[in-house]
Amino acid sequence: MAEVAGFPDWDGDIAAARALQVELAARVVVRDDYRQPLRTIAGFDVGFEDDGATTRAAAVLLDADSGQVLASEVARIPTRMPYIPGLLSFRELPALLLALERLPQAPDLAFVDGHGIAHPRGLGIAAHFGVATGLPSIGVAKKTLVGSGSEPHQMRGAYTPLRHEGAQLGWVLRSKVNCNPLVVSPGHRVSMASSADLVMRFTGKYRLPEPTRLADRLASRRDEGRG
DNA sequence: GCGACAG
DNA sequence: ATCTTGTCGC
Repeated sequence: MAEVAGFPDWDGDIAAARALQVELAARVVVRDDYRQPLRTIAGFDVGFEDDGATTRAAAVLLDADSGQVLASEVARIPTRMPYIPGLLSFRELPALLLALERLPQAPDLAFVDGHGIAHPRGLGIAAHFGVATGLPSIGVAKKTLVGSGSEPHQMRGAYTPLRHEGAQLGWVLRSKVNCNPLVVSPGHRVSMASSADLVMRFTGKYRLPEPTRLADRLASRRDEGRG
């Protein structure tokens, strides 16, 4: 199987892709192992152009203390595989890795749009990103993929555990009042307990935490007016 | 067999 | 994800 940038080319073999996920998931570290205090953080997200023919990834590096944007990068590459629930990372990660490379420096912690370990085989895009880069990461998703949790209290910052098959995979977090909760899960080198706290620590007046919110704007098609 | 299914 | 303006509600 040929590959590009360390990634296997998509050959339609779903079973093989799932088997690879199981292997990679075994390398995920779910415990706090990142620089403290954090100096820099970064948000990552992906969008599509040309009716999906082009994948556009955005990376935004921020100062962890001031929240100031230190750098922003956008990377475009030809889309190589369709969206298949559960196999999202194989479709979006190549572009994200390119955007990361273009940042002047790697962040101490990465916030990735999508799930961390809250995935059927424990390897959502944030976890895959973490294992692939070795960087600490957290998954911030807008919807659930697997598992369920009770409705968190209406207060901002309230959260309830996301459970699946008897285990906790993440948190259902009310990042903002009157908004649907986010689904947060550890990606790599971040503990279950810290994942929700870290997301709230970098969430301001909007539903999404700043790193992901800014990356979302750059990756989204609506941003084509600026650069 | 049927429904669900990150982005 | 993406196609898309105004509009109802807190």
